[in-house]
Amino acid sequence: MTTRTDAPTRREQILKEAARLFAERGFHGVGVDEIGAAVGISGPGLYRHFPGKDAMLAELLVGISERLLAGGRLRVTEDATSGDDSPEALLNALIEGHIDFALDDRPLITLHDRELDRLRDSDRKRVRQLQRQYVELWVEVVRALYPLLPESEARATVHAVFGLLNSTPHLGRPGALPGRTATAALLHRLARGAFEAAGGS
Amino acid sequence: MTTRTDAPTRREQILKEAARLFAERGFHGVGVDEIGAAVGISGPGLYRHFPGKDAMLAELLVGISERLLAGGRLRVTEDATSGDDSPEALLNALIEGHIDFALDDRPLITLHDRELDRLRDSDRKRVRQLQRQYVELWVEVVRALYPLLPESEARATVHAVFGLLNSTPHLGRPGALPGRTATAALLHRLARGAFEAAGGS
DNA sequence: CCTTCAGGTTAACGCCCGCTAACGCCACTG
DNA sequence: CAGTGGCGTTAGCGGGCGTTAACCTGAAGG
Repeated sequence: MTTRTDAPTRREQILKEAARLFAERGFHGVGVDEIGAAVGISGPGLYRHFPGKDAMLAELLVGISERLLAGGRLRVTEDATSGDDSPEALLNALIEGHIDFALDDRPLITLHDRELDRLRDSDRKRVRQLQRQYVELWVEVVRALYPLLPESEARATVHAVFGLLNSTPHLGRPGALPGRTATAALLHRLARGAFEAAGGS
Repeated sequence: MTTRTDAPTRREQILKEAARLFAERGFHGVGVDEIGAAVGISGPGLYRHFPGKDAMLAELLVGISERLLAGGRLRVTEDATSGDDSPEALLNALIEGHIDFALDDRPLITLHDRELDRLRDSDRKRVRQLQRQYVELWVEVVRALYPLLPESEARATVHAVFGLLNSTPHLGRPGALPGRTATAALLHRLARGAFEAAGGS
């Protein structure tokens, strides 16, 4: 876990604010002037950091997908080298990692499957490929845990559980749930319950 | 169950194609000329049927929310007047109805929580109110079935299950699953599993 | 038959918005 | 103390798009 303490660079500020705005009002719904204003500079100043508005979206989406996949792979290797390398422990780790991501980066979760088609072909292909690998990683773990579950059903179940875990943006902001840890625990239980229902045929 | 056999009116054609296009490329991503072309007329001809592009989106979103809520209420009354009026049967009916909707109207499902903020304030308030009532309807049934489940957790669970059921647009088009009935059955099992995990504390 | 009107058409306007051009200001660096 | 390059600024262009205007047509109705 490499934590950063230094101040965020201007590029990172821009990406963060752009992610928030894109998630709130859609890619086409926010103008470059708004993004600039959100970081204290004005419109065209953004072009010192990015070749265009599309490039910001591309970097965001590719970045999300890469981080998700990298996180998943990390947990797989961690599990393999740990004392208890059961599929169940691994699935729990995957769920937990995905929940952390969903709770920490809600705007990115929203963007992830909402604005994919605004990308250039090459970028879109890359994102789709990363997403597919991430799904396959889950599918393998699920099938290891529930060997009787057909692959097609396992894949559909994984997609459905992603929909479940990614529902966090819809949980009303204020005090819908006690706290973050309680929300995370609930989501974890729900996801496990869904997998159980799929696999315990 | 009132089934229609007569030909769809022009307004309905427009709404259907607009829903598809909005879902594919986002509200701002499709032009009026495209919508017109999709129904065989050209751009401004749409203004004989709708006061503006926004009005199409508004009618779509309000229509979805109303149909969802009406369907849910119908099943509640059906359950109350049936011989077996158990909460469990009712929850199954709600799930089944929602799945039917999700499988039959994927574009609308996609729009439902994606383009809400493009609406005029009054329309958005109306949609939000309908959504809230629909959620509350589910929450009551869930709490009847799992009395120990706190209300806040029940509500969050309902939202999460909606995310699960609404994941159908992400299940790759061709032959990801055998057929519609198999998909519906799987989603049903997953949803029940999630509720079980939430309520069986 | 003339009228009317629903439902189209094309032309064009006006705005919004992404992007470029041209320029200004420091903070370094030799 | 030049010079240079990173990082902004404002002005303005150009294209896309929602919308309106003006006109057309064919079918219904008295």
